[in-house]
Amino acid sequence: MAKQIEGVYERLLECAEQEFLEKGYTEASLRNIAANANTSTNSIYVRFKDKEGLFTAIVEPVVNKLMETFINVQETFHGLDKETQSRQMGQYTEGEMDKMLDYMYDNLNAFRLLLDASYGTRFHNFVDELVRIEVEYTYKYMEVVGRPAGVEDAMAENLLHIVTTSYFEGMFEVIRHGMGREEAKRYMRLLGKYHHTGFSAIFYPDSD
Amino acid sequence: MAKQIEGVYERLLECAEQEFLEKGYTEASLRNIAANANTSTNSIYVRFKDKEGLFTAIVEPVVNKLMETFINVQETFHGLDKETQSRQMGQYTEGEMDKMLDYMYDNLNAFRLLLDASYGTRFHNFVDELVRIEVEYTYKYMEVVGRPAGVEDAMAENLLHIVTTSYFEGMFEVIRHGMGREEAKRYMRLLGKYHHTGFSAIFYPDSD
Amino acid sequence: MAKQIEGVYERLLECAEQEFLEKGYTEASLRNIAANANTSTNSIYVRFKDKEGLFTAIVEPVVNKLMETFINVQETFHGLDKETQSRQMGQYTEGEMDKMLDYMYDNLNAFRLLLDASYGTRFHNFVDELVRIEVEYTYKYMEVVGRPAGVEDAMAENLLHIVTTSYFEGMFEVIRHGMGREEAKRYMRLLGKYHHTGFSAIFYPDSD
Amino acid sequence: MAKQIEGVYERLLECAEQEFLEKGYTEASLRNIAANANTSTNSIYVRFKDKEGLFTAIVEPVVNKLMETFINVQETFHGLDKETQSRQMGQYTEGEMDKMLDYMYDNLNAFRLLLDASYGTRFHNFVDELVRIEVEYTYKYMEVVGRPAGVEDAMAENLLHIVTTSYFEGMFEVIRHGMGREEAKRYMRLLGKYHHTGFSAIFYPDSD
DNA sequence: GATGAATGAGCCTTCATTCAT
DNA sequence: TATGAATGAAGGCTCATTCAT
Repeated sequence: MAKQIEGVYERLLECAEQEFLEKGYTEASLRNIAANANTSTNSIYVRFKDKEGLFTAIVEPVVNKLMETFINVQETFHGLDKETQSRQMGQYTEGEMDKMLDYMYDNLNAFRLLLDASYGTRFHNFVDELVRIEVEYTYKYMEVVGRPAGVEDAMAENLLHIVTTSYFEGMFEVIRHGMGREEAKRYMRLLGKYHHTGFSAIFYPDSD
Repeated sequence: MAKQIEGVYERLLECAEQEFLEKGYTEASLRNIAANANTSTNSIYVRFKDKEGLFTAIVEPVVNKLMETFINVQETFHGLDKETQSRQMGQYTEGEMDKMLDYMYDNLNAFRLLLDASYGTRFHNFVDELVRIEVEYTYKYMEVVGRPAGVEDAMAENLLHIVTTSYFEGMFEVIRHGMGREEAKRYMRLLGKYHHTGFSAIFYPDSD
Repeated sequence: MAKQIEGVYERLLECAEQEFLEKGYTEASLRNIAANANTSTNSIYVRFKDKEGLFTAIVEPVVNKLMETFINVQETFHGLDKETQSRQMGQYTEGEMDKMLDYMYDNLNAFRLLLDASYGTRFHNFVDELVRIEVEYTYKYMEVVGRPAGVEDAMAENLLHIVTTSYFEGMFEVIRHGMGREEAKRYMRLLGKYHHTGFSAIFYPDSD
Repeated sequence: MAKQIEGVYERLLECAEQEFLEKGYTEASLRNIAANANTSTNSIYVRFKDKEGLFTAIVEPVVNKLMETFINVQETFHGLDKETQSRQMGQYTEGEMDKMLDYMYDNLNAFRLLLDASYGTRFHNFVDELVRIEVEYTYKYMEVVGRPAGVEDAMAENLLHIVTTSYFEGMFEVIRHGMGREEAKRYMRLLGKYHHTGFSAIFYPDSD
């Protein structure tokens, strides 16, 4: 039995990850986690503030790093001159998207937790937060290339939010499907085209 | 004292709906539901098998009816001749979509339950089920109008599943946003265009 | 074994009273109470809101009744004409004090709880509340018989509060000492004299 | 980084004092204390026997010193000749009382602990102990000036205990009220008069 | 069928104290 | 001595479900 080579801390993180993935945050049981890690419940409280603190320890560094990267990508794009932005028409360059996908695949379980097991924690709105930022930068982009002509303003905001959510949810579906990393990148390329075409069609219908 | 004109059964359903909406299935408390309905917990077990039975009673008839309608719509479309199918290129007719939206708005809370409060019940996969059927009929459609040329077969299935999910999630976002019924229909028209354009762009890139 | 002739509710109240008396509110254990009452912890929650609800059930009716009586006594005294008030010089009549003592002896344990085991509950300030009211009426009394000449105003308020507290604490000491009822009444007569004399001496030193 | 110039021992004492004052003995947490003192829980057990040992370390020297002083005061008074004792009639001289008040104000927090946060420790009966001694010397005093005529013997003992308790509680109320030192002394002078008058009135009603 | 009690387990959290390094 | 982990128990509270009347 060559187990327990890792410390209690590591084992707790692992077992917590497992439990949270299986049952979601609220249904996960600290007793279970501790038992699986061969330690006592109290052991958790020595190392983490509380249940949410345990969840946070797994997920927070990953979130922070991703957010940072994500905003960098946005800022980089927004820094391009009008022609280039217009030519790319809001599509991420492949390199940038690949970078983000790589990061997600490097931290696959953390992202699964964020997507499907964070109800009840302060990370509940993770996807919404991404969407919010993306939409914000889309507005900046629209300032540069011209306001959309295809949709009346009143609907534009909601619609933008909805399709942006769709885009991200699509990306996360790719992750959830458990595809390999390179495969995922190919999918995201197609998905990017899909959404970009759709976006143009309803927001800039005359641009073609 | 002319109150409680509704029977216990109705009150239980109403209060359960409320509780499930507020807390989701697993977090909902039968105690609370019974208390709000001015009756005893056991009163629930007289009328429903158990917690899930109560949830089911609210949601199942609506699901069944929707599924039936949904499949009818699909069958109708599939029954059209090739030219017509091809011309519509996989888009729902407005009338059909409106019919489904109307049904959802007529049973708004039940759908909210299905979308956001069904984790832990056998309805957890409600959206997936819709997607599965939609994808199935999309394959039939592809048999009729010709296999897609834009995507290699190996990827097509996953991709189809993903974008179809996006489409439905978009529709449910509309519902979640709390829009009025007619407004929702306008959104769905745009959303239909969005997805149809994207769909054509990646599956039938040469058709334009 | 002719026990458990009383219902669970009564047994819970009794065992709770016992436990609270022995350990004080915060240290009392609901598990213990339930065990002693031969029932489950949950049984408490069926009948009472929570720990404080259990304490409240024992103590609240007694508090309410006493407060009511107490204020009646005060109002009655305050309704007397100036000469009578002046003659009695703020002393309770024996009948009134006896009435209150009787009530306390009729609910002896409840008062012990209030005095010595209510820390952590909303009854923590029970004595202070009595004092507050007594002081309030002492001020009214002073308006009638003339402002005190013995103490500068700045000190009077604090001093009044302090000696009034002493008076009540003395009364409760009598209760705590476990004296018989009639004995207690004799003590309170002497204690009344003690404080009345002291009160006159410092607040109305020239009145003699 | 010139912080933590005090040693661990001192910091522990300080933080313990704080915690005990805030929460009382039983509710205080050694974890908290250690954390606030920037050290480990075990660190407490190296220096003190246990929780009560920590409390004792703060409070015991102060108690001992006060008791000593207190008994000195009593002995001094008892050493006076009969006439002087009689003339003062059991009142502390101002100098003696001031000395005790000064000592309390020099160790204010320790006294607050004794008064309001010692439940659960062997100092719980601190006030009672003071009262016991005071009563003991009052008896000696009565031997000197003559047995009281106002109260039958059977009641005298209890009564003496009760009013003596009142006296000390009054003194501690002054402390609790957070008054300044000199102000407190003025209050104690009035309080002394109050109790002395009351005492005479019930124990020696004919002496005036 | 209605009521309210009982069951039995589980939840997260906190504690004082001790052990091993 | 300092550190941090482990121990072992208990805390209040809530749950879905069943039983007895």
